[in-house]
Amino acid sequence: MRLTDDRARLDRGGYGERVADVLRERITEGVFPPGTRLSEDALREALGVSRNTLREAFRLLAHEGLLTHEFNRGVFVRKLAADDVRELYAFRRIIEGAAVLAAAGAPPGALERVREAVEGAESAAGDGDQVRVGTANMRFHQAIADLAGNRRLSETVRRLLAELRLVFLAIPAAQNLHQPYVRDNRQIYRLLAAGEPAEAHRVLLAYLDGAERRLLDAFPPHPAGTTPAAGSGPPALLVTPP
Amino acid sequence: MRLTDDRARLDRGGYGERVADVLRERITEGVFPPGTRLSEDALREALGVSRNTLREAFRLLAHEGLLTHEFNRGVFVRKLAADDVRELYAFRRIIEGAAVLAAAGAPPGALERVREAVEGAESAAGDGDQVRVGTANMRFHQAIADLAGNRRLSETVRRLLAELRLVFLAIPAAQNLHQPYVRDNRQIYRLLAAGEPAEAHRVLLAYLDGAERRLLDAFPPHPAGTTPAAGSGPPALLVTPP
DNA sequence: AAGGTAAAGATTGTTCAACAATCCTGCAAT
DNA sequence: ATTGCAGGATTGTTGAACAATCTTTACCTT
Repeated sequence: MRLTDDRARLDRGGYGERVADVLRERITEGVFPPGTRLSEDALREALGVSRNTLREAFRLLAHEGLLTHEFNRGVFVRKLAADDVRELYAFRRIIEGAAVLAAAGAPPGALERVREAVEGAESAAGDGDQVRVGTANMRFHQAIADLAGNRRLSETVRRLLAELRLVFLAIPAAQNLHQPYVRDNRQIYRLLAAGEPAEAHRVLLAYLDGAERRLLDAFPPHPAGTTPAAGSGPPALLVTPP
Repeated sequence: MRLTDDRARLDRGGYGERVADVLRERITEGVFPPGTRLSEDALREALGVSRNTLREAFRLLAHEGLLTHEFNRGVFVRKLAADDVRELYAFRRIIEGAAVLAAAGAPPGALERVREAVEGAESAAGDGDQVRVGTANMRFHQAIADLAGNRRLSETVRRLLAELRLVFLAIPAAQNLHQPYVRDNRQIYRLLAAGEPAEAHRVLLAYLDGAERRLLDAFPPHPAGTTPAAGSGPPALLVTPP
């Protein structure tokens, strides 16, 4: 077995990261919707950890892009704008596309994990479980990225997908968005297994284009009164239209 | 003026990140060679900050990949292996290559920053200042990445280049490695300015291939037993005699 | 003398408490 | 309606304390 993986999982030190894991899960579950402020005191008591440990977890998640840290104001669940969606998909096209083209030299077992993700999505779709379809879809794309056999590339995609979950959370009824793509996933896998990475690349890019477009169409309208994320959008400081 | 940028600069919070900035600079300067253990107590006294704040900085740098955190043992300046070099360059080929191909839609001023980096490298080479050549070369590649107009892509490259500095630190007389590439930089810029991104892409990939090969050739042999660079540098800087 | 073992010391992991700095809220005054 | 100003609430940072773990030293056994 690959002991290095297990060791990496064990090594990663104590409470701080574990607290970050819990918070990450809760955020991607939608318990803390984008824009929510995460109170130190409330979370400290709820999780039963010290303030220092909690702040360590905050820093980690802020560095991952799931939280924004505003000085003397606290941390907030990040709120992404339409522009972020475009950026995320542009980056995904580059990275996932390259990973697919490099599938010929993929590490052993990597392609099987793609297949497993496809089958998981199909099974979930058969059960009508949209949430599971979504997570399986995420796993599919992570597996696609892993085909490159490049840890840094995989880690980057992991972060991009985590951010993308924030987008889904901001869109009501975003679960249905994953459903139509199960067939695309299957086709991409089939082409990869058949040794036709160029074709798989074409289908993947078409998939990403379509997914981005639908996501942008379903994007919530302008958040007039609220703060549109720190530093991303135009300031729109104090102007509150009646 | 673009107030959002200034605000982002002001926002970035207090001591923790500033301490991380200082440490990052010292590490990339070579004050702390790869493999060095960074003692909490010594650094706390040297920097005049609290242990908690220092640990926050450690976490940030560990997340950036400059430090490795071993539980109950402390943090160490990361030591990269030949495999990391291959991975870094494979990733750079993907990302920087895509950025060059997307140069047609680059944000205003981005191409000029490429030119500035080229001129900076040429000027430094004329003065025979190898260190400045190295930093200008880094700035060149960051500017290349910025052509894509994608903040996440730029941030990823920033991290890759920071890791790459660790490699240079581990190689004695690595400064000379940058020198031959000043001409390549100029040529890439010229092709970009002439509106021939495909040609620029070709030259960039050839550059990355050559740089990787030379770096691997100059790579130190197997670190068989212990850390060989532990006693070479001056790690005793922390002990401030009264 | 070689090797293992246990106590001692040093370093990190985590928590707690305190105070300073800053932000938010409500109310009074213009 | 806007400004100014207390008051309270929250975050920023520090310092100390104790537990957990690693490292070293000294000792004992063979």
